[in-house]
Amino acid sequence: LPSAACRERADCVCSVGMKLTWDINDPKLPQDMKQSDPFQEWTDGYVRYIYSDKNAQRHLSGWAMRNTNNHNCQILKKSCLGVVVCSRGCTLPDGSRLQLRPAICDKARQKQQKKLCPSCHAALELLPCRGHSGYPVTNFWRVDGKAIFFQAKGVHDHPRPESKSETEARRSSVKRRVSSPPFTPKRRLLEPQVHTNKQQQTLGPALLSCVEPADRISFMEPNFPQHYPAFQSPEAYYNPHNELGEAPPTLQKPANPRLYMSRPSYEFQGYLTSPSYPVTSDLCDPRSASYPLDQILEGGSAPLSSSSSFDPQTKPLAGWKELLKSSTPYSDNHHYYSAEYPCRYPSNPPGSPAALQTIITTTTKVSYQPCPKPPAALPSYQSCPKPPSGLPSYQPCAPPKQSGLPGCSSLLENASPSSYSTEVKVTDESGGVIKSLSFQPEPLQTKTERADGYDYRYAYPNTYRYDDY
DNA sequence: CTGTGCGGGGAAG
DNA sequence: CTTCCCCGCACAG
Repeated sequence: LPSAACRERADCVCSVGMKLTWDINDPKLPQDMKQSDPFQEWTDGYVRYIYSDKNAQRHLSGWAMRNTNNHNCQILKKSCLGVVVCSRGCTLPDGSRLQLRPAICDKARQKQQKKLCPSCHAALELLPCRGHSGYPVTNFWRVDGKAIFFQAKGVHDHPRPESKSETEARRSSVKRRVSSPPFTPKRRLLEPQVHTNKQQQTLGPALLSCVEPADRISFMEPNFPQHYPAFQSPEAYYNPHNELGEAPPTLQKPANPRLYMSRPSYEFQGYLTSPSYPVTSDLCDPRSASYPLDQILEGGSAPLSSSSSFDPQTKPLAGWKELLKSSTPYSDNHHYYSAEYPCRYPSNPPGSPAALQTIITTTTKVSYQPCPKPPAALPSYQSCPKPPSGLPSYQPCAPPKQSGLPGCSSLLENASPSSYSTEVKVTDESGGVIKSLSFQPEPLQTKTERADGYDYRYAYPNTYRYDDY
């Protein structure tokens, strides 16, 4: 079974998924999950979860993730599209910034990019994600039994786009308003796009990357944004588990300048588009401007109140707003591409230990069994073709697995329990975790590598503090 | 129309 | 060989 690599991952302490040592590519994944992680809409960093949630079945994510063919029918791979922003980085009327969700469909995205900023009419710009060694952050989904294994690789180096639910909400609310167009519909949005040069990437000294899984802190925020509607329970967004298991790395291959630049004065406010975030560490967390867009985009001008799909709590805090305004986030163009964007997520909360963590993570190496097209040397039940049924299932493909694990209630044992570190006390949903999050038990840990040569050492300086504001 | 997933296939290492 | 990406397809909402 999973061996060396597995053991090396044993020290993960956090989510249910993390406490078990597995990699999405393992021939056999932990079975008989007694518990699963609450669904994470905004995963970030090198994390793993085991879900049993509906949202997970749909492979949802707050980030705009598109399907990527990895020629592996067992593992669904998705890569991040980044975020669409105003090329001028203008400020919306409410002080937030435009952070649109890139359309997943290629065609739709192209269309989308031809539109202009609803606020300043500048061109829109797609900020690609390069959080994983210069490539987009990737998410992997694999269904095994009842459990849905999720693994993410890379740290988003861009602000969050609108969540899917926000986007949908906006769309529908726009539709509802079509009949009564308040004022100047911006049909000019359809004018040809002026291309901006997105290539300017400032290179600089490769420094630490204070990349931090956003979720790690996001669960602390009192007023989580208005993503709920589409989902069942808000709690699901409060990640009780530590995602540090596989820490966001300082990549060795400086493929992504944005990630490596040091930036003393990170103006996180620039990304904090939703003024509704009180003073929590989440300030560091780029957010999407939801209701503002609702009003601005698509020619809408409905009063905030009409925006039924949004959470009332989202009203801006006056003072906070001012703060944001006063901070001239992007002075110019393309800030996203410059050195200012390295440490998007400010880091560990004060007191955070993880001063320096060297952790190994696997890359997107999905050298799992490619789906044998023809019924290769596999038993009959191993046909790759997915079941006609709705939800995706990567089941029976490569490794002959116990095909009839009905309730997935039997196998942790089969899977050589010894190889899994079970020691982690899984902090419970709400409270306890916070602590385990902010204070990673292992201040300095060094994992050793995987034999595959894909190990990356990641420095984890907790240099960044955001108490300056 | 858009999101989603599949799978072919090319480019690059 | 692997991993990345693009593309078109089919299907669903």
